[in-house]
Amino acid sequence: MDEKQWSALDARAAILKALAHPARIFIVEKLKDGEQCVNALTGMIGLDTSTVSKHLSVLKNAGIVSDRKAGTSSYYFLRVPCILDFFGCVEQVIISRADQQNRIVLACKQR
Amino acid sequence: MDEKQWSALDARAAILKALAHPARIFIVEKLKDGEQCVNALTGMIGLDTSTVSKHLSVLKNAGIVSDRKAGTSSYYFLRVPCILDFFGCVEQVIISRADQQNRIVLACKQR
DNA sequence: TTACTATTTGGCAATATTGCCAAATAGTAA
DNA sequence: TTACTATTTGGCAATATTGCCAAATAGTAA
Repeated sequence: MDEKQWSALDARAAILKALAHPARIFIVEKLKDGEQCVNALTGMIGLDTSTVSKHLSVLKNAGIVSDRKAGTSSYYFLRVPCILDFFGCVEQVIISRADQQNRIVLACKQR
Repeated sequence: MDEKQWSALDARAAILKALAHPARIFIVEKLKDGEQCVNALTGMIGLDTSTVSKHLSVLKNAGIVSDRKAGTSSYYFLRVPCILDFFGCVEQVIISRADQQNRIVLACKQR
């Protein structure tokens, strides 16, 4: 695989990496219903404000969210809402894995 | 946020994390066209066989792929093909980010 | 058994991520 | 100016990820 192919894959991986954290998934799902400021998100998540701010900057650098300053607050909003479509498929993975587990358990019991 | 909500988010994050690596994205896209054995994938990717094997086990533990043994080979295949839908949206993020960059450059030039 | 191929696992060093505290920055209002 | 609120940034320790080499495992065939 050549350099060019790797950097295209790196660019995609960077975006998925930005999403691959529980707090950031929470934020993205919360922004589905509209913009939120850092303080409001911090209250919901229960991590330090600075930690939430850093998570938001990870999402921003990835291009998933943008922010709008108003007074002393920053309001973050989803830039590319199709990101929300991911979670349905993620649930499918979880369900399909649970099904497999159940089949294994059943096979054991039937012996 | 309570424990239960966190573990639901952790479960989702684990699946996105499994996808968030260039070599694993390559593998998932390659498996779109059908199962592949470790050796064939190693040849395409250019990493050590043991590294590719570990990447495959990450995808397998996440529930994204499964494997089928035949002789001394293991053939891996996609378990939940909706994962492939992610990449279209990931491209949208990349395009939307590029558009934003262009607008910034244009705004500078017009001064 | 031996020789061969394919894959997986153990271990480890290099690197990246996370979350906190403390401090810095910036806007508002008196 | 000072006091206040909201957010971001720097730094650091704890933890997780990655990729290699070497060794282990397992199937096939003589």
